[in-house]
Amino acid sequence: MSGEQVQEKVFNEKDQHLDEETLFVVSQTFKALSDPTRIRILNFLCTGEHSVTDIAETLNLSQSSVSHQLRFLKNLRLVKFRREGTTLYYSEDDDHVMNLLKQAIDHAEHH
Amino acid sequence: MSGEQVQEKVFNEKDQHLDEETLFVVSQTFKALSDPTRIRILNFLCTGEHSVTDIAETLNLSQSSVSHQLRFLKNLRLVKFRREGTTLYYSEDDDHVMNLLKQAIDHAEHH
DNA sequence: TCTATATATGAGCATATAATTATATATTAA
DNA sequence: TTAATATATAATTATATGCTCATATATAGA
Repeated sequence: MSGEQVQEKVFNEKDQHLDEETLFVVSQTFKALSDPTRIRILNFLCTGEHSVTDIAETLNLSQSSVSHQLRFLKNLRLVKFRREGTTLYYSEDDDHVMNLLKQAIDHAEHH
Repeated sequence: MSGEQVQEKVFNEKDQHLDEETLFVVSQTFKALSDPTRIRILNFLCTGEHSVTDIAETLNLSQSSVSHQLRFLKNLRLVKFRREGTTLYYSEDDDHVMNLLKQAIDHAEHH
């Protein structure tokens, strides 16, 4: 009986059970999008690549705070950067996640 | 000069600037989806309505923990419930957010 | 009314998170 | 090599978060 239930769950796995890795990836992804500062940074990067200083000044944030959040986003491969001299230009690096963000913003703005 | 910049931002608002309320709503929405327990609960509710006890047993969580998280989700109107005797049956109440969750799960599962 | 069952809630605790401050690193130019 | 600029990082602090334990509330039945 209990054996059957377990078996049944295995068969239903596709559309119901979440394995640990999926759970981790999904929660991390949404965690990245759950902080107002990171949302503002990602939303700003929608307009193209920007340096750390540019991001900090435009969004009225400290350089350190922006750098910390960019590291967070870079670890999740949501942003990437290229160097030009001492300046690092950051830009989006995950279309899927940016799409989720845009959907949520759109939905929030149109109630 | 500084006046022009401000003005320019007002005109670009549609596709770039996020007002505080939008920022708050978006971050709250993603915060709801950023916790593994809440993800599991919402994902389970994809299969239909379930009582608190059912959710707790199926997902191997304490009754209290489930109840707390359901209150969180109910405050954001992501779930609703109906009563039948002493039993409360919870179910999804926000198609848009459930859709965001499904997209993220789908994407994570298919790498 | 008393009891049992189902759920909600409050308090406390441990951990996570985000900002700040100070400092370190890296690149370029003089 | 020194100075200037841009960025990264470490340590600290304050707050947020999620769980557990204990208890409260609500409904139904005896």
